Amino acid sequence: MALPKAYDPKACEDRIYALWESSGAFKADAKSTKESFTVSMPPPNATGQLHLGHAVMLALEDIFIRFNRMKGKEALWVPGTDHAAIATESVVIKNLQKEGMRDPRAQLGREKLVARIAEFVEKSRATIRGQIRKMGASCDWSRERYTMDPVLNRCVNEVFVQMYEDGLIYRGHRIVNWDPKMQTTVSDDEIEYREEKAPFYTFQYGPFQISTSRPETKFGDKYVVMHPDDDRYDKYKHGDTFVAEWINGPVTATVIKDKAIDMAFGTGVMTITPWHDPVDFEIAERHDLQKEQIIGFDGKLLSIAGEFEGLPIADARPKIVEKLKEKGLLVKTDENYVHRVAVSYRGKGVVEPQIKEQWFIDVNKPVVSWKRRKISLKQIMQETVRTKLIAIIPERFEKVYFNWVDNLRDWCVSRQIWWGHRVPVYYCSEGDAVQGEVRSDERSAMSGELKAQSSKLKAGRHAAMIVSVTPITQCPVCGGQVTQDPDTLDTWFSSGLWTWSTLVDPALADDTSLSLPDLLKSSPDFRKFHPTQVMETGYDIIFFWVARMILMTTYATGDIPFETVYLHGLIRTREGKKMSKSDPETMIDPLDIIPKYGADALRLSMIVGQSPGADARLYEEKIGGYRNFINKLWNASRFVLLQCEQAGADPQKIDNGQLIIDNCSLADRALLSALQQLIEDVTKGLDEYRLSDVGERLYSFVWDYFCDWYLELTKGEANIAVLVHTLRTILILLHPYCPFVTEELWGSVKPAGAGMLIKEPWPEAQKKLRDEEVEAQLQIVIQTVKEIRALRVAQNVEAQVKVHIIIDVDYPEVAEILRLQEAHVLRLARLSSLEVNVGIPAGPGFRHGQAAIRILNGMEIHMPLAGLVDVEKERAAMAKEKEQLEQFIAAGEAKLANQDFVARAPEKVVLAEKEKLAQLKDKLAKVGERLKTL
RNA sequence: GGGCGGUUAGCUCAGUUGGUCAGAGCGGCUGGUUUACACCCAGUAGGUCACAGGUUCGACUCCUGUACCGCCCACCA
Repeated sequence: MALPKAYDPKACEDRIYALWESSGAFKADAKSTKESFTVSMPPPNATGQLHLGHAVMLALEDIFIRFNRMKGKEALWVPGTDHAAIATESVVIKNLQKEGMRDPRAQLGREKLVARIAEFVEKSRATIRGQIRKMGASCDWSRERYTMDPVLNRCVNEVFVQMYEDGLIYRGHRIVNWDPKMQTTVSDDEIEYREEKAPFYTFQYGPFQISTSRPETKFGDKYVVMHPDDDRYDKYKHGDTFVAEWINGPVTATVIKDKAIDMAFGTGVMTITPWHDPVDFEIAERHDLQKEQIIGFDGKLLSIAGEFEGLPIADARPKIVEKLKEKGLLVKTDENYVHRVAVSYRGKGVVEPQIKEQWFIDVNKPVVSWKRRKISLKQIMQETVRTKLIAIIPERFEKVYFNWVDNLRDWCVSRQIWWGHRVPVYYCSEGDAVQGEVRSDERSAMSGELKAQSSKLKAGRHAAMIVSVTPITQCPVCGGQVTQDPDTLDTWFSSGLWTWSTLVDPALADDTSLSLPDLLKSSPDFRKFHPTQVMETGYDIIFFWVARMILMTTYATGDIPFETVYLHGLIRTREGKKMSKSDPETMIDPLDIIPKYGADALRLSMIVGQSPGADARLYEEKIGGYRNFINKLWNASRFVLLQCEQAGADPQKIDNGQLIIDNCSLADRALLSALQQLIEDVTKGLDEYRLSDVGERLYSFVWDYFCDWYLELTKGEANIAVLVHTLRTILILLHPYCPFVTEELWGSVKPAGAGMLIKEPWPEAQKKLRDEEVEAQLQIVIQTVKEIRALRVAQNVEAQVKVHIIIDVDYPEVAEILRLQEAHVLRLARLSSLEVNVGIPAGPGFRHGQAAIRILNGMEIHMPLAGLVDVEKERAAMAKEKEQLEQFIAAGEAKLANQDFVARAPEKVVLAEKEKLAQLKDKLAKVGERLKTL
């Protein structure tokens, strides 16, 4: 079973993944009595390819999961994909248009288009599944979910109805961000701004001058607004009217005074367009002004524009300016004005504010039960994080989070696209809108006998709106036809339920007799695995998603969705730029990297040396560096196997019981001791989510300590039991980081009867193997050997020479190990023979604690042995430290003796001072000891 | 305008509660092919830790201010 000279990831990865999967190692058991550890995978958009962002996410989460699984927890990682409503619909429509379909929405109609999208999504999901596997993600595929699964739809409807009944969901005319391209609203958070240069016009409007970059919205303007404190316009009173000549003839305008106006900007006066501007809308609301629509939902001017009706904005603007200019109303034009255009994050279309009737979630209404009081959704989001029920890593993002939550406004959840969870609201044509609505809050309604609340009924007529968890086609009151609300819900509405809706038993989804709490109670997965332990995602969606999960989940289940939020940063190019598809030069595609360097190397390169929440730069050399590390590990293992072979030992037959300390050399004991420290550090670090630290620690242990130090030193005299034990431990500890190569190597060195590495229990540090003294002594030996070699080189001794070393009597172990390592020393220093004695080094200039090395052609050196340091220097340093410590202690005691300090300083500070003092004294004692031994 | 970060060796970045922290990787330079590994080994050079104050016996670490860089949010009629 000779291993090839270099590790070839291509040859193993897919095979190993298939083995893991078929072994059931990924599958969690809801009936297990073990403590659970759950991670919900942030569902990638089901629109196409995995990118580095996903790769980071997968690598991090896989480490969490594998580590905890090995530690003996019931680890569940739920994979899935997101329907990404707007993005997906947009992609499919674009594809259809490319195929020659002009207006897919109109030509196909709702049902057919939705079917086409579903088809596309299926293909895309298959691609993504394959890609997730390539990364080595050990997620439970048997529990894979999709945000559009029927069971998730059920959850969405349940939550919608519950919120509606709690009065949290309401419908209202509000100004929304309308994307004319996608024909839908987008939420505030999904808006991006793009800088654009546009002419900035100043027009004469009655006695005032007003400026705008958007003359096409100005047709209906009949209010001029100024700041109440603006002296320039003192003579105009709030409510004054005047007639102004305007685009299509004279209009009567009213003066409005409002503090929203910035006196310093432009002329300090503006006209408002409440229908198409959020600020104007608020002013209009405050003063109860009329609002008129100027631009249609198709982005074209309406009849109010007169002769310009039907023109798209871009065409109309210059013509309107021309007309105003002819009328002599154009005062000036600033061609260099830069303003920011709102663009949709998903569809990339320019956003036009519009007033529309939309569904909103009220974030300020105090209706959520929390610790015996009623608080609002906003307060839920604040409380859970403030009280540390949910911890955010890195901590500074808590500030960012609060800053956002504190300023949160009602959330518009309806979208006018077809792809997504449809709003579970129905309208009866026989109903009377004035009557309000019928609710489905009685479960009996599910059997088709939905009853309207009698209070909502008037003789003969009933309410028009019915909110129902299950689809209905007939009015439960009058039996008339109903039509469903055409809108769909914001993607984040369903994503907000992700941690728990994925754990609801799909088999129960059809049982409409169950309420949401029943549904949760009777789902084994939910009971076992929720709340989840950690939510790992990019910091860029902390608002979109993390905050909304906290909101939706705590509301719906009464419990938090996760205990810890771990945020990773963006992966950037070598130059620090964002990677983008439009710039393929800088793009790193994980699918190109994996065949070339291996998934393990890619994983390491994205985790080691990166801190959470910070952007990271990634480039091929970096990945290459970790590929080298993987190869180093591979070759170290090869070497271990070779040693076994030479010793005639079968590595698989070596069990840890053969590790008898008495048979170990100094070097062995030093290695075993360091290994215990490693286990401790790695375990603690991973428990605290310090993945980068731990990665570096492992890297350095394997490469510097195990390979370059121990293996080199013990060549020829290896203790097979120690070798195999150490390698096994290293493979276990490294497995979460680089699962493939470790699993592959495990096959050759695992103890008889052991299974796959993925199922191997995590080691515990053994105190009895710790021995720091031994580690220090071995250092001395190493240094001695190096000194000999340096001496030989410096003295330019060509031929092989004999060496006689006399080691100080106080360091007999050093002499012993030198003898043990004789072959190695000879080779390293190119000596023909080595004689080691213990004694008092003779000759002039020798001091206690030195070794005399005599090369048998007359040369001689003297070498310090005491921990590799010059005794005199060490003594001086210690003396100095002692003096300092005494000073500090004196200062500390003086401070504590100061009654003023003790009385006034907070108790905490005084305690800290005392503790510090104790530490200093402790240290002083140690220094004293050390001084004595010198 | 509001908020959050960064500034440490040529490059990319660590530095966990103030006292062996001045570090790692890459790159550079000098040697080297020895029972695995050239995807290697042994060495080596290098930084007033942006700047200025302050707290402290002691500051890369805490506080204040300045300069530059970056991100998020709001928003410019």
